Amino acid sequence: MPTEEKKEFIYEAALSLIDESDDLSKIKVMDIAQKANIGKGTVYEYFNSKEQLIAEAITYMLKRWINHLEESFADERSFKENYTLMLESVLSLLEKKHRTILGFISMSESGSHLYKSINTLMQESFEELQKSNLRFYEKIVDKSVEEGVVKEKPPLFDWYFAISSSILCVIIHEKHFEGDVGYSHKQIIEKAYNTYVKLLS
Amino acid sequence: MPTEEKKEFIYEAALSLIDESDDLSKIKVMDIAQKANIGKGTVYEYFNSKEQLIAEAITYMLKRWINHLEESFADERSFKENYTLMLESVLSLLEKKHRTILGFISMSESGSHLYKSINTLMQESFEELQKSNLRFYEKIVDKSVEEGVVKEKPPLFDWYFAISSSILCVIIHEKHFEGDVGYSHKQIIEKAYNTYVKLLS
Amino acid sequence: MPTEEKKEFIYEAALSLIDESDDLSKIKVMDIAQKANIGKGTVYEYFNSKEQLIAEAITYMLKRWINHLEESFADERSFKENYTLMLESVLSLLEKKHRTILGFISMSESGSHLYKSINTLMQESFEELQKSNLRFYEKIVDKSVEEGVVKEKPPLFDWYFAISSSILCVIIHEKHFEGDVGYSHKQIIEKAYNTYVKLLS
Amino acid sequence: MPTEEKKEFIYEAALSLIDESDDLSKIKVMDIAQKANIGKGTVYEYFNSKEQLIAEAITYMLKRWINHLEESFADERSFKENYTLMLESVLSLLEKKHRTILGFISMSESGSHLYKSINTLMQESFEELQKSNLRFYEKIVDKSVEEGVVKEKPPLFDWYFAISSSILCVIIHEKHFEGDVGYSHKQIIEKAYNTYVKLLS
DNA sequence: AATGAATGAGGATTCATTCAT
DNA sequence: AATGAATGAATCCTCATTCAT
Repeated sequence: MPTEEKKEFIYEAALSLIDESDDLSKIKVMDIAQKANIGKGTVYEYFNSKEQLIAEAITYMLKRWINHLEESFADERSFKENYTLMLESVLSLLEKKHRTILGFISMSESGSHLYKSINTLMQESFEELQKSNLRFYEKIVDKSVEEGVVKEKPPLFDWYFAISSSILCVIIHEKHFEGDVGYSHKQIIEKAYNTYVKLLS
Repeated sequence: MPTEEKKEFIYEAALSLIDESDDLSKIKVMDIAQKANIGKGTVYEYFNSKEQLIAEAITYMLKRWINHLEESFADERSFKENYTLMLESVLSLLEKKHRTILGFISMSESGSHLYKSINTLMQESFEELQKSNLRFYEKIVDKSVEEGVVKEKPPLFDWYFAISSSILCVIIHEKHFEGDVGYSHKQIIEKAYNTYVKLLS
Repeated sequence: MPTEEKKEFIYEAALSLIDESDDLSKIKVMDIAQKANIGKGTVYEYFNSKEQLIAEAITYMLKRWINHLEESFADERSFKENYTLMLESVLSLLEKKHRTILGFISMSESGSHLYKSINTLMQESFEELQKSNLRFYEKIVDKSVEEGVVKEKPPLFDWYFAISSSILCVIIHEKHFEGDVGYSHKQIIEKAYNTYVKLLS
Repeated sequence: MPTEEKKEFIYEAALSLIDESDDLSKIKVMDIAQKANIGKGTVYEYFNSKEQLIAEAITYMLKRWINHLEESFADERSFKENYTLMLESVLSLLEKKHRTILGFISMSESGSHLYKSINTLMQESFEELQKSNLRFYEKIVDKSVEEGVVKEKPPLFDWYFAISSSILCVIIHEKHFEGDVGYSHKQIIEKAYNTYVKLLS
């Protein structure tokens, strides 16, 4: 197995543990090795330290997710279709229990201080990821302006906040209002979409 | 010093470390003891374990904050005044670098899984706190309905989301848009207030 | 037990292992702890690392030996008596199997590079020890000049070498010529003494 | 490359690392392999273990040195010329920073216990080497008797010690008295030569 | 014969917790 | 009640050695 592929293989093992274990600092190198069916020492052939491995694994995951979002955007689809697709993507992450992604995405808002050692290792790629993220958001915004959903392109802060709010809508619903108190899948997506529209008009 | 007072004294030490240290799992019992000017062993006279101490300290902090919010609410003030005051309170926390509070508040949205061991210990009091929080939010909402800012009392999810979004507005601005790209203090509070109004109309 | 006393207690344990084990790098912290009847962790209450402990232990041993030599020197005894006493001291070390001391003493001649990491840690005190050692040697030399055993005080190098040679005489004999090939205890001391006299005349 | 030649090639790599690294126990098999431009696994095609490799490398080096000494001895040269040549050889080793050789030579005096594991592996060849060494020394001694520099052939211990002392003279000077405090190259060789003569008369 | 990826035994170090004073 | 010395379980990481290619 080529090196890069092997690393990705180890990332997957780490990520599944990250999702299971609910406390990054409790993850053991040995657990990762076992999950990946390799020897403990082998991990160190590919990574300098446990923290580096975890930082890289999270970066890998985030990159993949953003790529997925970017690829799913299609100019020939309407703005609303594209926006809805993005929200669906968030929802599917939440349902798949890939809570970690959202933990780290939300970290970029307020909790990013929680794992400084790992954050420090991620910093460079993290900034790049944030840029990708912004680029993608902007593409969506531009589309919405183009179609006249939003009259005039608002300042950066305003559209960034509008999208974040949209996503928060989906997240809160999924986390706290499932079942009888909540809305249907369709309704919540609609509500999140409207959030964007309302906030920018 | 009576027991309860001593515990609070230790909470303060723990909290200041939590704010400084940027990684909960890196905080040592000895650091807390030193900060509080007591012996390491003394900590165990008051708490069963480090994790319990931290869980209690965070609960203590959150309780205090919510109390502060509740106390600052005054029926004789207008809805907008009250709402603005709450947002100011959030802002002052962000400025005071009490990032941890916000980390934990935002944890209640999406990141709460990150410290399961602590969360488990906090669970009971955390649920209680969430209820207090909701009660306070609802009081605000009711006021807004009473004053006609919002036509009709919307469903729980809708107003909870509207307030969360308002707060998110302040948080994002503080974290990413300070300085020349951002709005003035006054403007951002106004924007956050409008978010509430827009989303519920 | 006061801290210093406890440290010395641990030194003794380490030194007995150093003498037994014949390879510094093979000594485990656990072995030292066991020998001293204390917990592994306790060692780290007194020392920052294994290497520091070993460096300090060796320094302690050398210091003690040099002190012993210095104390055994008495101005009212003749030069020859004093010199012989020093040689006896060397011999008794060799017989007690405290080979390590001699290993380290001889390290100062030619092998000092062998344990750089430990040497680095010892450096400061090692230099001090060498000075003590020189001071003691010089006292002896002065005595020999005073008594006319040596006509005129020779240059530093010459007397340092003469004493080293004397000691080498005893060491070589003890190590390789014991038994029927060798000389009696008395004879070898005499020979070593004569070495000093011959080399400085 | 024939097996024996390849082994010697690996010896050279190991020896250069031994000279560089200052701590035998810190040398890694991988370092040796890299230095020799071969694969780590290849080392194990030629040696059973790292320690064996090191033991053999040192033996190889010592053998070569003794051979060098023996070859440089020429019956047609005077005793003093031959003796001086040997001392020069020691000096050149010291200058070339081949301290390891001297470390191991001095180990044969007092420090040999320091690396028992390696010493054990070397034992057989080491004894053989010591015999070669003795043979060479004796040849020199005989020459000195033959020329009348020494009246009568002294007992083994006496001449062995006299030569060792001579060498110690050069070593101490090189290690501690270089520069302004010390003697010139020529002077120190003369002094070392005189040591031999004095001690045996 | 040569390789280097994989391994896991081994050991240093940390730190929450205990307990004798 | 308060302490901090003592503890050892827990875990990261290293590196000699193996073995399939």
